[in-house]
Amino acid sequence: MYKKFEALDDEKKQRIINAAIGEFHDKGYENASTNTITRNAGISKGLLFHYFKNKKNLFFYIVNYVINSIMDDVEDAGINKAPDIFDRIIDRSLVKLELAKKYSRFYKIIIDAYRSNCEEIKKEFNEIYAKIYKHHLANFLDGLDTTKFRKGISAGKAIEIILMCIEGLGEKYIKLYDSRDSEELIKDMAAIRQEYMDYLEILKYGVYPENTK
Amino acid sequence: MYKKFEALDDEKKQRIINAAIGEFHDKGYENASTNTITRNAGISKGLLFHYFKNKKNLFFYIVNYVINSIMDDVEDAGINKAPDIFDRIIDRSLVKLELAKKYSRFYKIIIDAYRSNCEEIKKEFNEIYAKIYKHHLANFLDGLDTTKFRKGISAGKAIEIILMCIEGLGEKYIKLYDSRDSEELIKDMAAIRQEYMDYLEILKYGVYPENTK
Amino acid sequence: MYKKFEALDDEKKQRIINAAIGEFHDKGYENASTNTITRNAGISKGLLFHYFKNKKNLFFYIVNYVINSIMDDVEDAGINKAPDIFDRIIDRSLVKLELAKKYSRFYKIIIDAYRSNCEEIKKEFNEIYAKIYKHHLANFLDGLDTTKFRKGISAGKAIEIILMCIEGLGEKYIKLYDSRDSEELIKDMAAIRQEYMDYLEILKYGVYPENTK
Amino acid sequence: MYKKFEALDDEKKQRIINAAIGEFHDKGYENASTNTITRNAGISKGLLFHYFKNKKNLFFYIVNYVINSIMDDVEDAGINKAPDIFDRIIDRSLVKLELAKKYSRFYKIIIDAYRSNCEEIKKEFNEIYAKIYKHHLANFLDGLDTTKFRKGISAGKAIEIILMCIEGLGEKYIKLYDSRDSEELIKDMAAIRQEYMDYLEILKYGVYPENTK
DNA sequence: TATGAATGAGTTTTCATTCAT
DNA sequence: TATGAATGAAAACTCATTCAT
Repeated sequence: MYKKFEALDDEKKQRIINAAIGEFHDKGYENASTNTITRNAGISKGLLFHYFKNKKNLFFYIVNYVINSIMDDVEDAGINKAPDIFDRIIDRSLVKLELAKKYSRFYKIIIDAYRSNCEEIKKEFNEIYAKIYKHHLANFLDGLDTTKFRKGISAGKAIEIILMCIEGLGEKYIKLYDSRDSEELIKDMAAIRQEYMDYLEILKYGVYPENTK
Repeated sequence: MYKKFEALDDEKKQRIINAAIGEFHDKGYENASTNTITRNAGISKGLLFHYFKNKKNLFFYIVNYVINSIMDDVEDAGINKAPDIFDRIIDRSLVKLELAKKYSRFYKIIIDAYRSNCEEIKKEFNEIYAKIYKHHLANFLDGLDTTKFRKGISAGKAIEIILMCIEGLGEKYIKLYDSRDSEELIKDMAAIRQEYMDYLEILKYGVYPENTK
Repeated sequence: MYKKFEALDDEKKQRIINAAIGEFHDKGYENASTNTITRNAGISKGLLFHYFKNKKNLFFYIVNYVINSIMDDVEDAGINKAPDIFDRIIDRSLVKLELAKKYSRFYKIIIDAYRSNCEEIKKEFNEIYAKIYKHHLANFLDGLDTTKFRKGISAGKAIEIILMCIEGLGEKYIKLYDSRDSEELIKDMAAIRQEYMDYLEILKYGVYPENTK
Repeated sequence: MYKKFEALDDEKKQRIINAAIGEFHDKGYENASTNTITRNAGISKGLLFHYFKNKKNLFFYIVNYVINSIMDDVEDAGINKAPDIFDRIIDRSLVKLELAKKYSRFYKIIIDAYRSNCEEIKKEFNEIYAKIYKHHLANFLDGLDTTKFRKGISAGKAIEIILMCIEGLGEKYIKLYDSRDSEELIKDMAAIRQEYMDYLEILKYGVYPENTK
C-alpha cells in the first residue's frame, strides 16, 4: 500500500505529510482541502491522487502515521507494570499527558476524527481506534493484582471507576496546559504527580481494606 | 435580538424552529443546509436570512432554544438539595440520564456542537457551554456539607473526583441506552440506581471516615 | 417539472436552450461541458443547476424540447392517410426528409443520443424513442389496406421490407443533401419525389398482383 | 509506421493488442483509459506512447488490426460470385451475419467508432470505413448480370434498393441474436436463410420479368 | 414583509501525455 | 528500450448569501 509514496525521497515525503497534517489539524477531515494540501506541499493536484487515489486514503495514511509516530515514542519496556493498579496507572497517565502535549497537533487530528460525525470515515476510524484501545486496555490489565481489594467490592467495578477518574484527571490537566508551553508541563511534572496522588489517595481508601491503606 | 422573528405568530415560528432542529440534528452545523431548512419550514430563503442574517446566528438561536427547552423541564425546586454529596449527586445524574434520553434530539445537537471542529462556532459555543456548566456547578455545590469528609482530605479534590466519576458513569449509561427505547430506560431505572450506588460505594469509603460509612 | 426554468423570460430561456443545443450538438452528451453552456448562455454555473439540478436533466429537457419543436411543425391532419402503402409512405418520407434538413441540428442531437453507448442516458432515451417510434408506426399502419398484396405474400413481411427500403432511401438523401442548403433540397423536391417513385416502382411490382400494377 | 511496435516479439505485441482491444471494446474510444491498457498489458505508460505517440494512433492501429483479422477470415475465393444478384447477396449477408457474431467484440469496436461523435476520430474513421465499403461494393458488383431485369427498370436503382433491403435485414437479425450464443445462430441458420428468401422473393417479383420468376 | 433567481469560488477527482532517468 | 512520477486543465456540482422586486 502506498508503495509509490513510500519510495519518495524523505524531503518531499515530509513536505506532503506536513502539509496534510497541517490541513487536517486545522480543518478536520471534511473541511480539509486537497487543493490547499497540494499547494502547501508544492506538488500538483494530480500527484496527490497518484499517490493516495482519494482524500480518504490520504487521511487514513496520516492517521496511521500520526499514531505510529506517537507509539514509537513510547517505550513499551519502560511502561510501569507494577501489580498495584494505582502504582501502575499514575505513571501511564503522566506519560499520556506528556505525549498529548508533545504531540498535541497529532492528538487533535485523532480526537477530531474520533468525534467526527462524517459517515465517510466514521466506521473505518472506529475500527482503528477500537483495536488500539483494546490492546492498551489488555496491556494495562495484564498482571494486575486485584486480590487486595477489600471485601464486598467488585474488582471490575473498582477498575472501571478508577479508570473513569484517571481519564477525568487526564482531560483536566490537558485542558489546563492547553495554551501553555510543553516545557512548562515538564517543569511542573513533579507537582502534577503529587496532585494525582492526592486525588488517587481518595480512591485508595475506597478500594483497599483498612489495614493496607 | 431576533425581535422580528420573535414577533412571528407561534405556528410559523415553530415550523421554522422544527425545520432547523431537524436539519441540525441530522447533519450537524456544517453540513446542515439552509436550503433544506427553508424548504421544510415552507418559507423563502430570503426570509430566513431576513430573520437571522446568517446560518451561524440561526444555529445559536436553536442552541439556546434547545437548552432552554431542556432547562424548563427541570424544576429547580424539585432538584435534590440533600447536604450529602452522594445523596445529592445520584438523583441529579439519574435525572440527567432521563433528560438525555427524553431530549435525545436536542442533546445530539449540543453534543455535536461541543465536539465540532468548525472554527466558526467553536468559540462562541464554548462560552455558552462554560456559562451553563459554571451555573450548574455552583448550584450543585450550594449548601453542600463538606465537613463530614475524613481528615486529611481536600474537600475540593474530593468533590472533583466524585464529579469525574459521576460524569464517567453518566456517559457509560447514555451510550448503553443510546439505541434503546426511552421506556426501557425508565423500566430499568431502579436497577441503574443500584449500579450507581455500587460504584459510588467505593468512593464513599474513600471520602468518609471509618465510623460513618 | 422545471417550472422555475419555464417561468423565465423568453429571451433568457432561449439563450440557455440555444447554448445547450449548440454544445450537445457539437460534442454529444458526454463531452458537452456544462461550463461551456453557462459561459455561452451568459449565466452563472449555479443557475444552470438551480434550474436543472444536473447535466442529465438538462439533456433530457433539451431532447424533449427538440422533439416537440419538430413535432409541432408536422400537422398531423395533413399527413397522408391514403390506404395504399406506397401512396402513403412517399409523402411521409419526403416530409421527414424536409424536417431532417430543416431541423438538422436537432436531428443530430437525437441521432447521437440514439447511438450513444453512455449508460447514463441510454435507458431513459430509449424509452422516449421507443414511445415515439411506436406511436408513429401505429399511426402509419392505421387504416392501411393490406388486402391488395398478391397471393402468397405475408403482409407483415411486405410492410417490413417496404419500410426498410424507405428508411434506406431516407438516409441516402439525407446524406446527399447533408452539406447543401435547405433551399436546394426544397428546389429539388419534385425530382427527388420522382426518384423515390422509381425506386418504389420496383417494390410495387414485387408486392402487387399482375393486373393492378 | 509503428515499426518499433511491429518489431516486438509476438507475445508482447499480442498482450498490448489484447489489452487495447479489451479496453476499447468495453469503454469506446473516449472512455478507454490508456492507463488501464498499459496496466493490463503489463507495460509502462511511457512505452505505449513510445510506440504509438498518442491514444488516437493506438486506436486506429487497433481498428485496422481488427478489420484485417475479420477480412483474413473471409476467403475471397469462397465468396459467392453467382451472376444472379439474389443468389449472390443472400450468401454474403449470411456470412456477414456469422462474422458479426463470431467477431462480435471486434464488430462492437468498429460500430462504436462508426457511431461516435468524437471529433477527434470521426473524419479519419469515416475515410477508412468508406474505403472498405467502396472496395466491397465494387467486389460485389463485379461480374453481376444485370441484363435480366425487366424492362423499364434502372439496373443501378434495382441494385441499390436490393442492397438497402439486405442491409436492413442484416441489422434486424444482428439485433435479434445480439444476446444469444453463437451456436444458436448457427443452429438457426437454415431457418434464417428461408426467412431471407421470403423477404427477397418480394423483391424478385419486383425486378424480374413475368416469365423468369 | 416576503420572494427566489442569481452568484461564483469552492469542492474532489481524472487522465493523456511528457521527460528525466 | 523502458520506466512511472509528474503535470494541470478540465470535469460536474454545491451552497451560503444577496438583492431587485
